[in-house]
Order: sequence, then structure tokens, then C-alpha cells
Amino acid sequence: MKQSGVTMRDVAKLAGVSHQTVSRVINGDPSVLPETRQRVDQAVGELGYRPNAIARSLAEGRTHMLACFAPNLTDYTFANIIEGAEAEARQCGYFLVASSVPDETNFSNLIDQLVSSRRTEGLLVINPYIDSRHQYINHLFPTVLIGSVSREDGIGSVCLNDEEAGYQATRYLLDLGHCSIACITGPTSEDCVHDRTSGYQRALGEAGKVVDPSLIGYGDWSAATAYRVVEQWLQKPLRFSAIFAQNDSMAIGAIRALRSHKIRVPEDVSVIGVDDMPLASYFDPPLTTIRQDTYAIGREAARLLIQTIENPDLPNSYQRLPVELVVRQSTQPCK
Amino acid sequence: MKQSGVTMRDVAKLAGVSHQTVSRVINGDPSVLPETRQRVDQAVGELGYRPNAIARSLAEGRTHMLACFAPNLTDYTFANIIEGAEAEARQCGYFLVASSVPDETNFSNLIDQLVSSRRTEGLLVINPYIDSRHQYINHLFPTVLIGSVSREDGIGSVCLNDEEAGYQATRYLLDLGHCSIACITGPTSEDCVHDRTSGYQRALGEAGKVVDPSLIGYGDWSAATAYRVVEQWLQKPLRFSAIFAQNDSMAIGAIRALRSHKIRVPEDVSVIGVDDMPLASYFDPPLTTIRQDTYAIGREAARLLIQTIENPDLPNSYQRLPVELVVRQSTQPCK
DNA sequence: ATGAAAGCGCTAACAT
DNA sequence: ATGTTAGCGCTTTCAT
Repeated sequence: MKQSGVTMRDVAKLAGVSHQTVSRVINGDPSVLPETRQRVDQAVGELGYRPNAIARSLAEGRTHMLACFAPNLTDYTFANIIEGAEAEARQCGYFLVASSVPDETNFSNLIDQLVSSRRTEGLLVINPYIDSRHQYINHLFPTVLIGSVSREDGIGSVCLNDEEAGYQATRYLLDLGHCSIACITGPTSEDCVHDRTSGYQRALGEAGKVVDPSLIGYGDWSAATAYRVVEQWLQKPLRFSAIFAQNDSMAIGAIRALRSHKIRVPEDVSVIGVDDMPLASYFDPPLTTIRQDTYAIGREAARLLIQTIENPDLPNSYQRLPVELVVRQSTQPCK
Repeated sequence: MKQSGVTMRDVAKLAGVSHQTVSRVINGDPSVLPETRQRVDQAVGELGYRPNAIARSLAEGRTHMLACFAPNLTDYTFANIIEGAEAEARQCGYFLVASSVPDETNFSNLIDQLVSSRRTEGLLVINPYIDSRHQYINHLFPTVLIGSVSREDGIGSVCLNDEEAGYQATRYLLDLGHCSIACITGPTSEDCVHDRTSGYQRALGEAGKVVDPSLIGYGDWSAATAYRVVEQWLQKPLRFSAIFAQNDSMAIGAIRALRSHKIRVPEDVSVIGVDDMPLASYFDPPLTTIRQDTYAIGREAARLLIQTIENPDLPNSYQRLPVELVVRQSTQPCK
């Protein structure tokens, strides 16, 4: 109990009005006489009064805080989503508490401390289905999922059109004449991995090809695993002329593995990624990739969440944002 | 005013005790009879009661919230600092509101809304001297600076030993026999840029070389500017055999510019960066760099801040974390 | 146009 | 060991 600080009543006393009038001035109530307002403003200035947001929150029953739970805060994808969400939130008068939530235990604790405690008014969850964390989501609390479509009613979501991402990447390689296209996935627990793989299979199917399971390698988004996957493949004679890596980091890992075996990119093998991370055009070779606008995903998710908070009767919507092929030099027509 | 929810008094009524006893149980007061405690716990369970953190904050005068202002949330360096700070904060029972603060106007607004409003108890500022934002820092409010040493008393800070980073990078190149070493800086408004450049100059000085101003190029941390800087240099005959880029992104940009002029790295020109970002070892060639442990910087800053909050009389300290040379393949002895 | 009273849900201080 | 009373600093409602 060390509430340092000037309160409304101090201001009221100095200005010779009631604390209620001070409140009116602070909140821009037009019914205050200009003269009164001026006296109050003067007193506010003299005393250096600043409204206490916590007291206001308690009285209003609103905190103007949102929580955002992400597997971590450093992956470029997550960081960008968070940045977008934070920007949108602030523009709407909210603040965002972004938390790194590696596992279910952390998730459950944070739900308790940030959500059930009513410290925040809404919740953004990035990748809710990587484990059982979604079970802790209270369906009565305004929530928007990111990166997966909600499997339950009453919860909105925003994600990339991942199926389309997988399809476009594969289709592009097919159009270049590649007959045998390998795929390196992310962790199979993630919905987007499932969708990107579906898109890959659909493109192959449409082209009349059968999907060869031995040409699907399982990674974890890191360059290191992609490197190992390709190393594995290269134990045997080369059976593919192109690789669809489900993110840019893995594309880089794949390229390095190929090169360490004197296989040239793109002359011998084409490689395409997903993300379009900042350095994608500075890699060697500059990376062909499927761009995803993660910043927009974050913004949109925050917008949706705030809408749900401020207008609870509105139906929860879900969105899939479009993808875009960015052609650079890691791909070329099949010889 | 739509405070949905069960309050202490509801629990108290059901358990047949006073609301104060409920408070005691919630806060683990040992003076409560086991039997009473059980009745209360039972009622808590039945009603699904969760303490309201806002009400508690108001009563206690403590919010357990920290703010962290960074130029953005996506640069790997910042994201990593934030992740470290957030982890430490949570471990100590605090939450972190991380905000992207591109300019002074935003900074001043956020100080108002997050700090002066007493929504948070402490403030972390990454790169406070990139503009005049530091002028808005209220010296009475617990604050820790990151990335710069405070220029005023009473404010703690944590940063990398940037002078040493510049020195070690340059010294390493000198030891490899390089006589003419170029340098690509970050934005000169940042302290770390100044320090890294000083280290570069000191190493050169100790080796008896004069610093050639035309071999210092000015970048903005992005690969693109470094590319342009090198392009510029390459208009004339090559006058250096090594480049010290003040971060990894710029090192990549420099390497690409060199290669586009058929200059090999490291055979013709060695390049060293700073950061050791996740993909540094996957670049072509794998990047020699000065590693900085930004996660540790974040943790340490949060630790310091919380210490200041909980023990205001303690003297404010400042720290410089060590750097570490990571040798890979973008450097080699001078021919 | 302004004021007075009540209450947001909790903790703290003082009874008992 | 537990209850009672008073706030914390605001907003809301109802008077005037």
C-alpha cells in the first residue's frame, strides 16, 4: 500500500469542485462549464495529476488489456503476428500482454493468472492445437485462434490459407516441369503442416502423379532438421528434382545439404520455401517462396477479438488470408 | 460495468464465514483453521470463484506488471531480449507488456498510458537514445535501460560489451593477417554502433594502423544497405581484404554484393558479423560472427528492474555482458 | 451544470 | 481464529 500519487479528490479540493466534476473533465463530459473545466485543468497541471488506470478498471469493469499466447516470441512468424496484433490493439485503445507459452502447464497457469483473474478482456492463441492446450480455453471468454481453424463453435480464428500455400508451391514446381517433388514438413502436430501437405498432395494428384511417401520428410521448422532429412535422402541416388520445404528456414537447410553433396541449386534441384522471411532474397541463391503476411494475420486476429469483446452478440467469424508466390532464383525449369 | 463473476462475499456466504476469512484462505494465511479452510475451498470450488486481480491490485497498490518498449518486436535481437525479459518476469510473478515504439510520439503516449497511469510498476527501454525518447523517462519510476548505459544517475542498465565486440571482431581479422579492414556500421544514433566502431578503431590503432574513413560505411542494420555500401566501394578497385559488419544481416548483404562482383568470400574478402542469429551457420559461407546473448540481456534487465521495484533503496547497477567470437567459414587468413 | 452517495472486489488494521 | 470496519481511486446513478 504505497499508492504514491495525487488523486481526483486532491484535484477537486484545489479546484474547489467535487471529485465527480474532476472525473467529468477527465472524461471530456460536455456538460461541464468551460470555466469550471479550466479551473480543473489548472489544478490537474499544478498537481501533476494522472488518472489511476487500475481504479478506473475496477470501477468500469474493463481493463483494456489483451493476452496473446505464442509458443515463443522469437520465431519470425510469431513475432510478426504479435507485432501486428499489438499495433491493432493499441490503435483500438488496448494493450497486449504477449507471453511465451512452451507447454500446457504454462498455458494453464497463464489462463489462470491472466484470463480467469480478469486481468485481460480477451485472448489470442497462436497454434492452439500443438498440444492439448486448447482444452484450457474457456469458451465463455472472448478468444480468437491464430494459425488453426477452431474445432469448436463460438470461437473465431484467423490463419493462412495453408492448403493453398502447399498447392501453389507444388503447382509452380510442376509447371516448371518437375516430375518428382519432395516435401519437407513442419511438426505434424500443427494444423498448417497438415494443410500444406494436403495442398502438396492435391497438386500432385491433379497432375496425375502418385504421392511417394518416401519423398515426404519430417522436420520441425529448423534448418538443422531439413539438413538431416536431405542428407538421409542423399544416401541413395537422387530421386527428385525439386523440394517443397514448408518454411524458409528448412529451405535453407535443404539447400546447404544439397550443396554439401555438390548438388547445385537450382540447376540440379529446385527449392521453394514458405514465409518470405526478411533475408530470403539475400540467401544464395535468393529463395523462391510463398509469402505469408503474418503481420496482417496478427492485425486481423486482434481486430476480430476486439470486435467480439465490444460486440459479443456478433457471430464469430473465421478467416483464411491469401498467399502469394514470390519467384526468385532457387527454382528453375526441370532439365 | 459487467463484472461477470463470483466474488469473495459470495464464497463467504456459502461457506458461512466472513469475506475476510475467504481472503485469508486465498492468500494462504496459516492462522485459518483447517476445517474452516476446507469449507472455504469447497465453496470456492462449487462456485468456481477466481480472485479478481484488478481489485487486488487496487487494494494492494501493486499491479505486478512491467512494460517493455522496443523499437519493434520483430528484429531478432529485440525479440530475444523481450523473450528473456518475459521469462524472468514471469518467474518472479510479473507480466510483461511489450510494445513496439517506433518514435517519440508513441513513446510519450505509452509512458502516459502504461506508466503514469500506474498500470505497470516498472519499465524496460530498449535503445533509449535512438532519439529523444529518453527525455520522457520519469526518473522516479523504476526503469532499466537496455542497449545503452544510462547517461543519468539513478537508472540501471544492461547492455552488450559492444566496444569489446568491435575490438574482438577487428582483432581477429588482424590476427588473420588482414591489413585493410572495412567496417559497415548500424545507425549512428545508436550507442552500440558508436561502441562497436570504437572497438574497431582501437584494434586498428593497437596494430599501428590508421583508420581510413573511406573504409567506414554507414548502414541501418539491414542487408539492403550493406549491399549498397559494398556496391559503392566496388566502384573503385578493391582496397580491403576484410569487412567487419556490425550485425549478421549486413554481413549477408555485404557477402551478396561481393559475390555479385565475382569476389569470393572468404578467398578474396573475409566477412565477420555480430549477433550469431539462428541461421548464421546455414548461410553460404557459414558466417563467422561475434555472438551476443540477447536472451541473457533481457533476463538480466528484468531481474534488475524487479530488484529495483522490490528494493528501491538498492543502488542502481549497470552491466555489460560479455561477447564471444564464433569462427565459421566466412573468414580466412589474408593471402 | 454540479454534487452526494453507493459500489467495483479486494486488502489492511483493528477488534473480538 | 475470525469478524468488522475502512479504505484503494475511480465510475455510475440519482439528486439538486
